[in-house]
Amino acid sequence: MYNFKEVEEKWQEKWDGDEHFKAIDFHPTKPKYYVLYEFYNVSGNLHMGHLKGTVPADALARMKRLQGYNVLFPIGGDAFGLPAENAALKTGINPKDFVAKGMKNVVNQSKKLGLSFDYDRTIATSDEDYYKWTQWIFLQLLKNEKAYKEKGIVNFCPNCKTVLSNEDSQDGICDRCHGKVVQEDRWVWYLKMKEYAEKLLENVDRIDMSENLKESQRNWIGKKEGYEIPFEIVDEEGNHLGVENIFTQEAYFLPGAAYLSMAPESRLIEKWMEKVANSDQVKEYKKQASFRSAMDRMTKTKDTTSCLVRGIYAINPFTKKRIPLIMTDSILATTGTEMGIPAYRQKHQEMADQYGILPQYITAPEFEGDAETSKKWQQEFTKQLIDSGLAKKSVSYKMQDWPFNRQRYWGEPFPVVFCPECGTVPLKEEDLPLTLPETNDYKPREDGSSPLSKITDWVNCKCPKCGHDAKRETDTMPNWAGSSWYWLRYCDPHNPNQLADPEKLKYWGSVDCYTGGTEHITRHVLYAFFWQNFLYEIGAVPTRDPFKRKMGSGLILDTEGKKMSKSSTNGVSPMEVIDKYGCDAARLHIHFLGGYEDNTAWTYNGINGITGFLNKVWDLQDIVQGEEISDKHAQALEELTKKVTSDIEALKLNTAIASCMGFVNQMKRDKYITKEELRRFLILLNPLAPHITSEIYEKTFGENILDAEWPKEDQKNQSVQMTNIVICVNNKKKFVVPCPKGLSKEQLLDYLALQDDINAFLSNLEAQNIYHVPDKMINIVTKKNVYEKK
RNA sequence: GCGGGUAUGGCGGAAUUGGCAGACGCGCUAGACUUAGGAUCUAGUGUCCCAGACGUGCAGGUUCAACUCCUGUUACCCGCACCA
Repeated sequence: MYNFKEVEEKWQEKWDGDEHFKAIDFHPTKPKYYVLYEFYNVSGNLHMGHLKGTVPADALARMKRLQGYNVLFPIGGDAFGLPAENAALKTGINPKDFVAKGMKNVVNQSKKLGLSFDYDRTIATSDEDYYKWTQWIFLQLLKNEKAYKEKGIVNFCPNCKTVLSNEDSQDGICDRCHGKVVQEDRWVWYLKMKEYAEKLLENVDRIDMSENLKESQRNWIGKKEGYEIPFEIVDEEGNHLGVENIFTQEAYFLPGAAYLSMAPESRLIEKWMEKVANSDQVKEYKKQASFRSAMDRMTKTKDTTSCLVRGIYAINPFTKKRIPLIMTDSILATTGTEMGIPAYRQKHQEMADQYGILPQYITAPEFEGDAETSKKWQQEFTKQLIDSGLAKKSVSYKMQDWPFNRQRYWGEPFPVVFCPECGTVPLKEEDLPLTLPETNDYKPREDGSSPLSKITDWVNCKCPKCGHDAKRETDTMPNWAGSSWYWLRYCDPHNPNQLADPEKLKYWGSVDCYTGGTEHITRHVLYAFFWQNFLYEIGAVPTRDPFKRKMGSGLILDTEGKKMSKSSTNGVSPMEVIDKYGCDAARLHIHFLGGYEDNTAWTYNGINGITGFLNKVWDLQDIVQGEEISDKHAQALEELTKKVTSDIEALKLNTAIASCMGFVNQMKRDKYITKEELRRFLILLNPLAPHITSEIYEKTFGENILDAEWPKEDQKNQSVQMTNIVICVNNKKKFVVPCPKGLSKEQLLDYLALQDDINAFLSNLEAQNIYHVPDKMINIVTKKNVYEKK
């Protein structure tokens, strides 16, 4: 009987610090392979999702090593940011200590999952010698004008001391504490991500990833092709105030534009507020609208509100008529200004009626014509508008620039000071890292400013440019910052002089397979594309693509079909499963439940099938007979090799496990397995169930399985290969006959003619047509006109 | 609303990409060994009017051949609706 506790402990101890798992920079002979699993969140224990997400990556890394690759398979922790800080606040432990402890914990748990990471390269985003380079990247962004600071209005809850989204502050009430929300002016650091929209779309096209994930990313970027039309803005007296560009996909409606509608957040109105006749009303409207969630504004269109802005107007560039401006919460801040065409849009008409705005009709007979004529006119008229300079082709993106600061303690400090003489001044690169000062008072402040602003020793500094008294930026970077480049650092994790040695970056190249959850597919992965593009353009990294392939791990659901997480009460811990059934069993069971990208409901049901299988594998030792591969098993072994190799490559562990089960069943039926058969089988199963296979291998062959070589398909070994040919008549199966492989249609028919019973059957048929699929089937069509159509 | 994905036995899920539908496992049924069985072994297990026919959400189509391709349709899941 297999004692998993003893065996697994033995091997995990052996693997701790094992050289086999270490990636070697510039290996002289082996080709490289880079498998990446996403950062651990360092705020708790590993959960079932990690068991599902990491094991296939581990299996891939283990197989690649056996195949003779120099594998880089690292792990690290996303240690900065809210999750760690909140957990620290809750437990009262300093975030730094909390993170140090947390990292140790998740690393230990990883080892209990049998994960073969190169632990020497483990990094955490809150390590000083790591975030030094996060800060360095920010300096490059600033230097290359990809970072800027701008004022914006946010919802702020004085009680919770946090900035709230509209979602969390419906009707001006904080979602968490039900206190009143206030509107605050804030400086926001933005990164010019929008500028990279096209490049990100190219990254999306190039990466090997499932279509629905690609669509998620494309939706997020939200590219729309249309036209931009500038409208002049004037005051009551007709003085020119500026120009408002509207975006539309139907430029030909321009003559019908009877008003412009804009989001309550409109910057235009904000800018010209002193010209607005009803500014009190407008300001109040803006405030009310800001408390409605975007979801609410989009879906509950019946509740749409609006406010006519008096005192400033737009000029329709085609009709030259003065038209009013309307704020409405049916338009979202990111949508931009739209033209209202009440003559042709029901919703617009309702809006116009409210304010007594007359519809403007388009006076072109073709426009009213049949669909084809109308469409032709639309195209021609749009062209005219472009030719006359009234409209121009334009592209709009939903994705906005990336707001890059948080009023929190636990994050990367910005390497920037504010000097009354020189303005915003970046620190010198040689002065990095700008370390996060230690404090016990890291709770968010009453007024929502960063806790760092209280540490006056740290805040007050000298301007690096002129030496004048200056102040540091007291906001910190978001937790997405550190995770936007970490795969690069793994290539050279301890380099004190560069974010990574360019030669090492070149050697390891793009990540061959990036695994992890799909919840980060829009944000994290797009940030990753953004930063790598930027770093590539400034020559800091040799490739534009961070990842060649991305596999999104499905979720583990609980019995009610909800996402299983550490917070859910019925969440089962992987450690609990390992304790009861063993690590190999836990690894196999969870992946036998479903494919890598599928959501799977956790259940213990069926785990006895897995432990039964492992016991059968163990018992193979009792039926070893003979040395070389036997003729009887040659083909099964050959097929298993092919199947397992391609399945692990594709991260389809469920079918790899199934075929291993099938193979073991056959060995049991035949009551023997030869030494060489067992050797190959153990190597094939090793990436999936590393402990038991290591033990049997050592016991039987006296060697470490990690030194073994992955079996290759070996045609020479087989004298004759047989295959089952299905014989159909009119597409109905009649016989299944074992035949040699590789026969042509004629050879096959000759071969069948040698078999009396089949020959007797076939010779009675009047074949009209014979279809042959090599090595698979033959279909004899006898009847005429069976499928004849009328 | 827009876009993407999925739909196969009692259950989880296979199907080499157009070629034996239901691999593998659970569960279930019967039997063996047992004081016992939540252990092990053996056999069976898509449905039905069972020498046959029908079966991959539903309705059509293409093909010698369709889970697979095309058209339409329904249900569910995911993304977008500034938590960036």
